[in-house]
Parts: sequence; C-alpha cells; structure tokens
Amino acid sequence: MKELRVLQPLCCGPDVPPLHEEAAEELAAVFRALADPTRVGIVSRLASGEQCCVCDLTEAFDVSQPTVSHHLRILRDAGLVEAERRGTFAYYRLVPDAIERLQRVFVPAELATA
Amino acid sequence: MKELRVLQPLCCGPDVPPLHEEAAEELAAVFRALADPTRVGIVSRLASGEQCCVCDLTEAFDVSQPTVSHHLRILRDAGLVEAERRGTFAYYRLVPDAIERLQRVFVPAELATA
DNA sequence: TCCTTTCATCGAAGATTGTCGATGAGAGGA
DNA sequence: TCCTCTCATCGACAATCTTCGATGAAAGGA
Repeated sequence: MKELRVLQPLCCGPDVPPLHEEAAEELAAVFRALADPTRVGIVSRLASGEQCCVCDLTEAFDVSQPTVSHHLRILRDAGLVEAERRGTFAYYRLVPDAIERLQRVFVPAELATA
Repeated sequence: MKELRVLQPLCCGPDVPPLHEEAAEELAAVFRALADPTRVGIVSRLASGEQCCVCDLTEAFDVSQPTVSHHLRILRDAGLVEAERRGTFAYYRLVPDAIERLQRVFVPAELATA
C-alpha cells in the first residue's frame, strides 16, 4: 500500500506516518518566522553566502536598527540563522542545512512512498 | 563567477538574481498562509491525496466550522488549495504543483549556480 | 412548501505581531 | 577615564490574526 504524504515533519526521516499535532506546531513556527517580507529578504541575503552585520542589514532594508534586531531574534529562535560576535559587531549567517531541512519538508507526492 | 542564492522567487526560473521587494512580499504571503498549525495540518491531510469536505476537517481538527472555513479561505487565497462544490458539500484538495513550487523555493546553495 | 444539511460570511473579543524611540550593555579608541 | 560605535532589550502603540457564535445562502429531501 502506498501512502502519499507531502508535508514531512522537520525532525525525522520520510517514513513518519501522519503529522502529529506537535509536528504541525513546529512546522508552523518555522513558517511563521518566514512570514514577513523583511525576514524573507534577510534570509535570502544571508543565503547568498555573505555574512552580514546588523548595520549592513539595517541599511539594506529600510527599517530601524531595533526592528532588524527584532527580526534577527525571531530567525535565530527559529533556528534559521546564527550570530557570531567580533568586537562590537555581530555577524549573522544562515545555519548550515537550514535550507536543506526546509526543502525536505516539501516532498512531492509521487516520491513520498511508504 | 558563481553566485550562490538560496531563496528563489515563486514565479520565475532559477536565474533571477536578487530577491526583489515584491518577490519577498509574495513569498512571505505564502509562508504566512502556512504559519498556523491548523493550516499546516489541513495541507498535510489534503497532501495525502484524499479530498476532504469542510465537515471532515472540522471533525479532525477540533476547531469550529467557521474557523475551518476561515483557514481554508486563507489557503485558497494563497493558491495552495482549491474547492469544488458537489451538492451542498465543498470538497477541498491541494492545488497541483503547489508543493513542488514551494520546494523549488529552497534551492540548496551548492546547486544554485549562476 | 418547509425543514435539514453544508458551508461562507459577519461582527466582536482577545491575542499576537511589526514598528519605533529610548535606553542599556559591551567593546574599543583617544 | 571618557567618548563613540554596535547591537540588544524595553515599553508602547497600531495593525493584524485567530477564534467563536450568530446569521445567511444554497442545495436537496420529505
């Protein structure tokens, strides 16, 4: 019997049957972190490989510095970005594998066989 | 020169350089539609292939019927699900390719060459 | 025709979110 | 030591979101 299943939980392999309430909440939390155009822009920018300090992002996205810090905190809490302090600067980068993990959530139906 | 770029816009191919403000807003809108555990659950359920009427989903997710209708409207507006009326029932299913389109948004850095 | 069933919409209440200015903490130069 | 620079946190306000009960619309059976 082939069970088609498209939205996969973040944590486990492709053979976890339903999508528990807990997994749905966890997935929704990640999507919530990406549910803002400024945050999408930040992730996209960091995803191009470069590290950015907060002042770079503040300049790039036309919002105030506290707002950028706020967005970075949300992305950090969601496990999407991480920071490294050098002197007075804080350099942000994507968490390695964060994107790959997200891509694996969307498994095309014809490939998600059980 | 290889330009690494991970978050792709929804609309176009993989060779669209930055992520315009407009594309970021469009992406964020889709993520916003998935930023709720009930909606994640609905999409996951529909993604397993079966069609569901509203009363099925109301029974499955422990929220009221107007709330389910509200969530379905948000998913519909985001282009993720579509409805077909048969008699007094409304059957919902995933929009074909909606998941594949989403998966293509997350392009692992080492594959996104320009 | 009248009643029932299914679903969408309306209006309201409470919670969450995005944004800012003000402020604080920490590093480093003069 | 004092000043400057970078960044995080706080407090507040407006906007948005989630949820519900009440109601309306459409289909169909008795």
